[in-house]
Amino acid sequence: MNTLAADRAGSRSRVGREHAATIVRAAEAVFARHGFQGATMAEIAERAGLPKANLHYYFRTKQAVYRAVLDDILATWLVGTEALVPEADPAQALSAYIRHKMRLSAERPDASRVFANELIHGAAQLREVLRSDLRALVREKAAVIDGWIAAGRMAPVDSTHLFFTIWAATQTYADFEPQVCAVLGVERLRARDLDRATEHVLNLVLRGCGLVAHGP
Amino acid sequence: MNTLAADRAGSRSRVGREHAATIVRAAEAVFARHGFQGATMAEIAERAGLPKANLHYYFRTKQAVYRAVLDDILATWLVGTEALVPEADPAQALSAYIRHKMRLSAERPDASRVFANELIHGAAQLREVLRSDLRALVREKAAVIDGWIAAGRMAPVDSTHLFFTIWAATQTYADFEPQVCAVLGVERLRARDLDRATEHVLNLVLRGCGLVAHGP
DNA sequence: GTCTATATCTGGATAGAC
DNA sequence: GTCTATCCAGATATAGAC
Repeated sequence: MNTLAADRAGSRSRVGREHAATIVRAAEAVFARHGFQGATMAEIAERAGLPKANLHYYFRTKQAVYRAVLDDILATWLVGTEALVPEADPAQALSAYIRHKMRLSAERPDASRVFANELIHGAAQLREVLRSDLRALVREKAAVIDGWIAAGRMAPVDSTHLFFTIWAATQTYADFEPQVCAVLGVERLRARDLDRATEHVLNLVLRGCGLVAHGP
Repeated sequence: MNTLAADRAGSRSRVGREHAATIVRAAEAVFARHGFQGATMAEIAERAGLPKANLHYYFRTKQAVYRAVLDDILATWLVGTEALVPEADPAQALSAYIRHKMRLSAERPDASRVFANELIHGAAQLREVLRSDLRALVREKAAVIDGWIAAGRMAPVDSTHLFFTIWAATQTYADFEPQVCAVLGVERLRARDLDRATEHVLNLVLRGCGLVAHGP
């Protein structure tokens, strides 16, 4: 994990690693709520149940905490495409991937928000890893989809842009939750709302890829 | 417009209104780049070509500048659904709406980013207007789509969630541009990239709604 | 209406006792 | 390793001359 967060957090005793992990979890919530500049070390410390100066023992700067949070999120974000292999059934593979992404939005909305926030403001910290790791991943998996299209197993769609659409359609339920809630007229998204959202995205994307019964 | 920004900016001489507008334009760019807390009055002033104290003459606080920016964006965001009327052709109407949204992402990316940033961090300023105006708008237009579905003119999709997907799929090219660029391997999105994006979103959504030739 | 100079405050970071 | 007290930079906001 620690390509970015090369702080004290790495080489540490058991309790030390636990404290560092506690700080990162607390920081994720605070960065999600307020952004990088809006987040304060005091609030992170309070949420972590540690005195403020203690944070500066584990992470020298606020930047270092932020990088550790992004690092932790990236490790989660760059997995989940295992189903997308040439020999798989396109409908099943894409369904599995979409469900996986929706589950992430449901279970780690703060992670999604921190990631989104970083992208919106220029991705200064992530630019390089996106250009290397994410680009390589998408190229590989887009090739799989192109293979399915060439074999006539699904409709012709732009395989690379399909990833952008799937990411956007699923993460919108985490990133822009207040908008979704406002339109749906609910206080917060519940499991049933997210189930309905999952069914919708699956239906639209699979049909969009020519992978479900034709309509109307 | 000015339900939120009831500052000096409203009741003003010609040059006064022009200065206020200049400040709002500059502020949009700065808030888009740095978020609310990260934006500084000094940078907004510099970009507007005005001394810092002048900003405080037109807008008493940074909050007031921010609200004026959001206000301006909302006026743009809540229009564009005119094509979605019962008597229209579903494919043409949805195409027009998607193209409109893609054009906004291309032409006002900073507006999209400020809006997205506000949503990500809880929509404290926008909550009420989303619950009233946006909700009403979507209810009305979702009913139009439901009518088309009931008439067998398009495939059964969740009309409300369809809006979430269209917003997400189009705005991702503004909000998350660094991610798109990284994956595509380009420095920044050009007209041809956005044309391709538009074709992709149109193709996927229209096919997803059962509105284009069946495939594969 | 415009702008310089400045008051005031917040918050990241550290010194140094324990 | 932990924590209190404190330093100091940076940013909002204002006072007051022009």
